Amino acid sequence: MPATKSAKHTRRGILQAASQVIKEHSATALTLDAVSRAAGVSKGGLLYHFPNKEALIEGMLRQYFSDFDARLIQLLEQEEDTPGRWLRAYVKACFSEPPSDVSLITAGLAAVASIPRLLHIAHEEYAIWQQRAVEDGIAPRTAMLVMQATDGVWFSETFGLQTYDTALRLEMMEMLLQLIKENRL
Amino acid sequence: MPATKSAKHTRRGILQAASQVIKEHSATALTLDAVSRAAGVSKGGLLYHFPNKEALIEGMLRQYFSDFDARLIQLLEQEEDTPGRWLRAYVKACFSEPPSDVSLITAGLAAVASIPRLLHIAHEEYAIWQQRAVEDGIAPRTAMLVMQATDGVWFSETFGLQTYDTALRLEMMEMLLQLIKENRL
DNA sequence: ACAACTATACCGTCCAGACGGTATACTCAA
DNA sequence: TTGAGTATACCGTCTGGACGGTATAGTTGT
Repeated sequence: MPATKSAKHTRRGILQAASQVIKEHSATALTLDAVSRAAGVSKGGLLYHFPNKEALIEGMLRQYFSDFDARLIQLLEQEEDTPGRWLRAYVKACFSEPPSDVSLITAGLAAVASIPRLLHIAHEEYAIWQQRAVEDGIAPRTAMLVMQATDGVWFSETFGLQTYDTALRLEMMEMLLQLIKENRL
Repeated sequence: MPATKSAKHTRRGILQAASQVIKEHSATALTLDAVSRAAGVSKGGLLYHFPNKEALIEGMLRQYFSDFDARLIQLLEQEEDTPGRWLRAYVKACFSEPPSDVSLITAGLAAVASIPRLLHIAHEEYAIWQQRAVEDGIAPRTAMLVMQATDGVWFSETFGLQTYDTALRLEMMEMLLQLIKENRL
C-alpha cells in the first residue's frame, strides 16, 4: 500500500498537466517547474515519478498510445466482423474525440520536438497500424488510401492548419467509411 | 571573401543553417549561438539580419512556403489545362523532392513548436491550397480526399512515422493521380 | 561614407537535475 | 504490541550552465 494517496493517480495527473502546459503555451514551455506547478506537485515529487525530462515525455507518448489503443479496441468490438473491420474502427477513433484525458494529441508530438529519438515509439505503433490496415480483408490500395486520408485530416486538424465544422468532419468520415464498404479502386 | 558579399545570400545561408540545426538535432536545439555557428556567421551578424529568434523562425516559415509555391507554379506550367490541373501539380509537388534548399520540411513545423502563434502563416497558406483544390474543376469530395491523402503521406513521412521506398511512393502517387482523372466518388 | 558584417563581453533569466529532508505506512522480530 | 527498520511518496532549495538579447568597438569591400 502506498504511503500517501495513490502514486498511479499522481503520475497520471502529472502527465495530464504536462499535456496541458503544451496545449496552453508551447512545447518549449514544457519545463519541469511548469509541469509540477500545473500538477500541484513539487518539483521533487515530479522527479520522483519521472527521473528526468525525457522520461516524462516518453511517459506522455506511451500514455497516449495506450489510451488510443484502448479506444480502438472498444470501437473494434462494436464493429461487425466483415472485411474492413479494423479500418472502420481506426477511422472512427481518429475522427472521434481525443481518447485520452491526458489528451496528448498535439502534446505528445509537439514534445517530441525536444527529443526526436523518442519518435521511434510512434514509428513502431504506426507500423503496426499500417500492417493491420493492409491485412484487413479489403484491397490494400484502398486501405492505404483511406488510412492516409484519415491521417491527413488528423494531422492538419491537430496542427491547426484547418478547422472543420462538425458537419464537414462527419461527411469526410462517412465518405471514408463508404470507400471501405465499396472496396474498389 | 568580401565583407559585402550579398546580404540576400547571407540571409538565406542563415535560414538554411537554422534548418540544418533542427534536422540534425532538434527544435529545442535551435539557439542563436548554434545557428550562427552553423551558418559561419557571428552572433551579431545573425542578429543583424533577424532582430530576434521569432523573426528567424518566421523567416524560415516564409522561405519554405515561398519556395514551395515556386515549385508549385513550375509544376503547374507543365500540366495540361484539364480539370484537376492544380491538384495534380500539388500532388506531384508533395511527392517530389523538397522544393527548398532551406529544406524547412520538418524544420519549419518543428520550429513552430516554440512559437505556435506563427502557425497562422501556415494556416493561411493551407486555406488557399484547400480553396484551389476544391475549385479545381473536379468533384469537391474527390479533391478533398486526394488532398487529405497526399497530406497524410507527407506528414507521416516528414515526421518519420513511415518510410516508403521509391516504388511504393510512386504507386501511391499514381493512384492519387488516377483518382483525379477518374473523378468519381 | 556606408552597408555588412566580425569579435567579444556582458546581463538577467530560466532551467534541468541533484540533493537533503519529511511524513506516512507497512514488516517483522522480540 | 511495540518499536526499529525499510520503502514509498513526496517537498523545497540550490547550483551550474545555457540562452536570448544588448552593447560596443573595430573591419572591409564598394
